[in-house]
Amino acid sequence: MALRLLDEHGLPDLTMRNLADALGVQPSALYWHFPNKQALLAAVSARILAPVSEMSTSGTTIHATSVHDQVRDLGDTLRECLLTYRDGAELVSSSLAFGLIESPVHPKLLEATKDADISERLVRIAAATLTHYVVGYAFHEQQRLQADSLGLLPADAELTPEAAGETAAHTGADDFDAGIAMIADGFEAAIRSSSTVG
Amino acid sequence: MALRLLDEHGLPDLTMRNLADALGVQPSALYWHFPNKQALLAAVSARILAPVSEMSTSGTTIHATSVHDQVRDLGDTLRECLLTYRDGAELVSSSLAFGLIESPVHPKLLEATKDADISERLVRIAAATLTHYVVGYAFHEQQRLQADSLGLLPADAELTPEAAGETAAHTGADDFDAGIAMIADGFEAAIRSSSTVG
DNA sequence: ACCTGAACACCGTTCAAGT
DNA sequence: ACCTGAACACCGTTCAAGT
Repeated sequence: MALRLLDEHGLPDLTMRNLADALGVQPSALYWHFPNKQALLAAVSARILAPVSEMSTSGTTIHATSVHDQVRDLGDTLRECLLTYRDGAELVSSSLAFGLIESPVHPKLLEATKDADISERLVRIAAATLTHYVVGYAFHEQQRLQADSLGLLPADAELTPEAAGETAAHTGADDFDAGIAMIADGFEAAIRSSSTVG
Repeated sequence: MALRLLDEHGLPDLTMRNLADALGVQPSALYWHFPNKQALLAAVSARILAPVSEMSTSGTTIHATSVHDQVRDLGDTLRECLLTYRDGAELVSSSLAFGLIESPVHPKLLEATKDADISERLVRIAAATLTHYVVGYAFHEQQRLQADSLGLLPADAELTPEAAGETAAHTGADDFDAGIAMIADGFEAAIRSSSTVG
């Protein structure tokens, strides 16, 4: 029900009182099921991220996909999850930051790279970099999308007034992919230099 | 005054009412100076990020530092700013996401790379990647630091119970640097492949 | 085990009115 | 130009009491 309220009315309207109303119950009733609002929001965040946790880990298949592709798949799926529900990126961002949930990217990247000889530390760092990038990007992106859909012009567009030809629609998903590719390349470079040294 | 309240009592206590009290004024008085609370918080965020905007751009000096070092300097300085004030990372994260301020990393990285022959698109993507990574990392980090200082054990530590020897203090600033290095390497790889093609 | 009723201690924001 | 006073419409959370 919280997930439904979130998507229909947004995070600011996802209050304990509104949720209780939608469930036909008193607000205090929610506190038998959750210790506080943050815990409830963390549970909602986990649901939003479930598709990432349930991704098929292609690490053990016959034709092993490249590390680059694994990283890209993880990043794309994570971004999709965050954009599926209104304010999803904002909600997950804060749940992650407050340590109320773990990023599913880390265990997934461990699985996907367990055949290769890569230090766990490197995987942990790549997972953190990827998670922070995707969540931050999607948060910002979702905000712009929602501002657009309300007819407001995004504040970002006004800052380069002379670049009128490239304002709209081009600064979108391509940039996201390029950022993912940069992280994947950096990961591979780190793998190379560590296996060279070790 | 808002900056002082933030650092002394944290973001949840930085309310219009508390700020008005600290200024010896009625809450409604603040609405003559700022249209709403978000605008006020955006102004505070800009102050927190000021040291990044005021960094000396070493791009025009005689001995040009490497792109790798430029990225590292920017990332380190940004992280320092965010950790300087209590809840600084959280505040800046939301101001950035809502488009109420711009990341100072983008213009700085443009300055620093303007002598080299690097496409503006690549610089924009590297700046976005770096910003999202550093802000997300610092947000999470600051939360853990503050939980620690309150005597609470961070939730993250309990998830790998067998890894008792590596729990504390090692998963810290080194990992941050390694993430920055990964982004810098990915940036350089992208520069190489674009100048090869172009 | 699960929920109600009522209260406590707050919020951001508006707006007529003052000086 | 800058602020007060008072109100409006909300919040999250607690806790005795019910069934």
